[in-house]
Amino acid sequence: MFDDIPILTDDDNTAPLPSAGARRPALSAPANLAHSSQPRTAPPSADPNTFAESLFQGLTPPQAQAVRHTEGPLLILAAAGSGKTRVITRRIAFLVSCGVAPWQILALTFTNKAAGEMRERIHTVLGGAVSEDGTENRRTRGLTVTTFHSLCARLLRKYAAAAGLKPDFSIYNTSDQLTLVKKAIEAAQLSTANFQPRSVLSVISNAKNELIDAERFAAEAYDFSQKAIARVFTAYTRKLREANAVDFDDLLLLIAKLLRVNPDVRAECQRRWQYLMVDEYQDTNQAQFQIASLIAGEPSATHRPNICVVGDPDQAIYGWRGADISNILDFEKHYPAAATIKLGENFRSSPPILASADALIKHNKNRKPKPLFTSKEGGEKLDVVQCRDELHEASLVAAWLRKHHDADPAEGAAPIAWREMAIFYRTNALSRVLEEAMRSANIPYTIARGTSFYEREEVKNALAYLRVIANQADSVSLGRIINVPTRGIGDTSMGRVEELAERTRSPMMEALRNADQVEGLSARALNAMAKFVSLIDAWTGGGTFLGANISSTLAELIDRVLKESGLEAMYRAQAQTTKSESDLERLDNLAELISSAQQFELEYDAASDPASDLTGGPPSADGEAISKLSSLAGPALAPETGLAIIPAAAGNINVIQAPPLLALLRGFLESIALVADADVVDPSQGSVTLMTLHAAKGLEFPAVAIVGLEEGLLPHMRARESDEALEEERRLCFVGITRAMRRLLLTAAKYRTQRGMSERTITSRFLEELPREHVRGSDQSDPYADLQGTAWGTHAADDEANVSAVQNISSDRQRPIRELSSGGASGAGRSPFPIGSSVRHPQFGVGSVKAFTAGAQARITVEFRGAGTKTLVLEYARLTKA
DNA sequence: TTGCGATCCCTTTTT
DNA sequence: GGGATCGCAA
Repeated sequence: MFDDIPILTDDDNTAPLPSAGARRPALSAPANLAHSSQPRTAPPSADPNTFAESLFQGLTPPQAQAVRHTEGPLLILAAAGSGKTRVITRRIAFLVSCGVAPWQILALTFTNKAAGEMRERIHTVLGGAVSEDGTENRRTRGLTVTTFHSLCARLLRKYAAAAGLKPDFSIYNTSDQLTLVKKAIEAAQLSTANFQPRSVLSVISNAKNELIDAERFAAEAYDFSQKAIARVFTAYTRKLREANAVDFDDLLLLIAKLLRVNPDVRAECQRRWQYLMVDEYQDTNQAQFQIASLIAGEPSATHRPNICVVGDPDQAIYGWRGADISNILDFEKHYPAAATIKLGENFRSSPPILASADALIKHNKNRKPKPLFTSKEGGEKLDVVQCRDELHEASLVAAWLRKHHDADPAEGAAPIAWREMAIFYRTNALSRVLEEAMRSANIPYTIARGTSFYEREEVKNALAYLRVIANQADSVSLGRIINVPTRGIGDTSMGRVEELAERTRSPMMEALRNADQVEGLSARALNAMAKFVSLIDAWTGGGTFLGANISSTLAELIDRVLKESGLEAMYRAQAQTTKSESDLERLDNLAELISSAQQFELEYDAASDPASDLTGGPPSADGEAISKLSSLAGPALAPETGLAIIPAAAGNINVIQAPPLLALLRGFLESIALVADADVVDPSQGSVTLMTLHAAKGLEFPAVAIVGLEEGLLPHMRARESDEALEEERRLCFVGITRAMRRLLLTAAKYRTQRGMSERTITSRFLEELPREHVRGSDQSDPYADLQGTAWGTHAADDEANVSAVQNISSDRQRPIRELSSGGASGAGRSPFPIGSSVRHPQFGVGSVKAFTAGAQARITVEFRGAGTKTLVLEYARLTKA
């Protein structure tokens, strides 16, 4: 039931990272003097040579070569499973051991999860090297490992003014975008019937990915439809700016633009980051390409950019969102001095799996031939099964997983833990049936859907309140909650206020404040609006976030908002009347939101705050001390905004610093806006992972099942129009197959029910493309076969397998969660969980209790298996006995 | 203004 | 099958 609640990942904010000591204006930038052309000083390690040597242990010659190549452009073509992450990690460690300051290194990944893992691994490698004086932390200090989107969000906060934004801008997700596009279509006096918001949005998004803004789009529009969309684009952009908001594409677009047109910003970034690494380079789009090249600097006689890109053209699966495979194919053209290293040997998959993947990908015509090889031997054939329908398919997958989980070592088959297994599918819609099958087979599972928690109505509403608090111009969020719970401000009244806002070109919140100027508003509505405004003002201290009445922690703030807005009461009343499980869950989810804010706050490092000086020099010694200042000791405030304006370290760029609570709130909202599905994958959970093929990129599992190998699904219907799209589908399938280490199951269903209709399917061409000798096929689609048993392997060629789908024996099956949850703040004098006892947390899994502090905000310290040691506030932690 | 029921639409992948 | 939207009654 709680499986799909995501983990608020170890976001960048939690890392000891871009801490440039920017809480104080560093008036000079001494660090900038350090330049790559200068000779390196000795590494800080006691025995640098031994340490540096240790970094090459266990590497193949090409891997070692890639690690050793530190200066000048480098292209690493890393085939699937070729030890790419290892190379990147070691290479960064090697750079540091060569004396490069960590803060001069920038590594860009695709997901927060990947960034977090890489950071951890670098930390492990480097941390182990120094032992004497406890300085290990300092060795990764200032290192920037993050995603393109996070980096851009931070840079945009810092350079907001230069980009024409206020630093408290909101980041709009797809549903916010849709709301705004609808309004833009209306504003352009078009009909949403002729111009579907979704498709208009995708046109706009594609344009932005290619760095085409509204202005240029309008200039280049040639026919009626293009011109109409151009008008929508213009209106949409205007509305975004009026809401002081950016969408995902803007994060990249605006930074790319800024880097191009603003020499100060560009110079600052170039000075700060002398070494740039980009992972998954085959999936970068035009905007990302520009950002990377601009930070690296153009190659010239005097400048050899230290840019290292890693990727694999065969794993390019994001063409549909603007990724441009020619970025990686043309790298050597763009950087003529580039060295290229090919990592071809696969260390992950068994020979049959690898050979199958290789055979499949060879069917792509538009592809450079590339060897894919392993020195491994043996291995099991792939299982390929034709099922009756999706229900049969799901239970068969469950049985297959169970079989491998319960395998008997005595019979020569090593058992595989749940967490070492995954199920992939092409579309999210397929997950439901699988989920049900996992439940009835008592197999613990997790769905990798990072955003699902934040997409629930109650959480969305709570977040909308927070976004209005952080950014009062955020009209989309305001529109969402102005009448939730109902306070008598209906569409008619809001329409009138909107008119005023439109007419005066002022933010909605401003118009609300001036609602008495609006004609035709009922006294009731007017009164309600005034009350609403004063609510917001009370929470924000009139926008200053300072003063005695202002909450001092994020969790307190959210708690207060939930109570005073009436949101919590609304859901409680609802739960009481309906008594339905789903309504009870809403309250839990709100508590969970507070809990995740709590967690965020505990792990928050103010020194890595978005508003801090990302591009400045080395971290200052007092960075940490400053970050602990209380909320009352903030810097002097600018009268209007409550924001302090501080001159930047270098250049003429103003850095605006927010009061701590506001900064925290921003960081929290930002981390939520940028979560990815793959961020949720957590091996410590001890459960099977269900996810889309796209989300599977970069991961590996000993046992993998891929379902729905049918024409129209994989390859997807929408991809059949062009060869290009079809080849991308094949790559997607290739990515899925190459995630598997030892066991792989591919299934198709003869009949599949979609949107209520059962239809006959055709098996995927991709299955035909697999080499027979590596496949153990079986057709179990006979409708007269034993309907109940779905016994895996009864029809299969080998008899080794014969496991019933519905076994109830399981050592680590899921337990009901809502057993204990300790009665809130009261009764927190004693821990309900004795020290040393074992507890379970919905996000972090199982751990053992290490410490307990009593009090109103009783805290409990738990050492989680895999998730590390965390201190949680008991009231919110939702711990249960494990 | 609100809340409910009927109807329509839609179906990929995601930072 | 299910979510969003629309229309109608209170």
